[in-house]
Amino acid sequence: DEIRRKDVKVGDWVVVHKAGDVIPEIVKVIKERRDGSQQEFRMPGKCPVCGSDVIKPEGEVALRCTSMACPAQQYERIVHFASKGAMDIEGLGPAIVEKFLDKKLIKDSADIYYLKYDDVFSLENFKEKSTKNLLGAIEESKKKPLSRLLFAMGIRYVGSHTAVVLTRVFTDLDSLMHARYEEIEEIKEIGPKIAESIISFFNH
DNA sequence: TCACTTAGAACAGGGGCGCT
DNA sequence: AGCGCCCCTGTTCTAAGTGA
Repeated sequence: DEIRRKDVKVGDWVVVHKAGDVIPEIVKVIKERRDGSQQEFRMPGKCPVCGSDVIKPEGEVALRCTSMACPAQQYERIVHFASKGAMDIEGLGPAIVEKFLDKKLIKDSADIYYLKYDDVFSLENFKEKSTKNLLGAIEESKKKPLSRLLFAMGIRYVGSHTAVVLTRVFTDLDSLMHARYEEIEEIKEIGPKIAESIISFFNH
């Protein structure tokens, strides 16, 4: 919608300014520099990574890949899981997650906790020091409160705040997993959308 | 000691959306 | 309607670790 609003086409020259000191923002298109080769941008009809159908829920803007097995989603789920604010596993960033996936040493976030010394050591550029550091960080992450785990799981609409709200009522993961829709929805700050999202997450 | 890789922090802003 | 949460965006700069 933003692209349409600003009428940006692929191949355009644009004016960019830094919003603040860092984030680039397109201010406007320099239409005088168009030579006719510019193409209209179209959102993809299929997931560019796994080829599955994409859906755009009525009234929403974002397109979403429908495949639960989409490799790009699996990768991002793990990266999010380990990230600061979630389980905060220091040393397990995007590049390392990718290496583990490539070597098939993990396939989901839970597998992180089954990694052996030799698994980590086998990665390129990993020796005693880095291996111990990473395994230590994984061990440390087990001490995180339930709300962090809940946030880390990547349930739609459940960010860090909502995760804390949920753990005020559900003090262990099991009780939330088996909760009925009504029990979740009646919590203050939780509405039908969030409740529905949680229910369907655990039914998968 | 140097070159290289990677993680992570800091940063501003806004669209999108749910809740009250 | 207004508020607050969610989430994404890209560029530096610095720190830590490996390998040579």
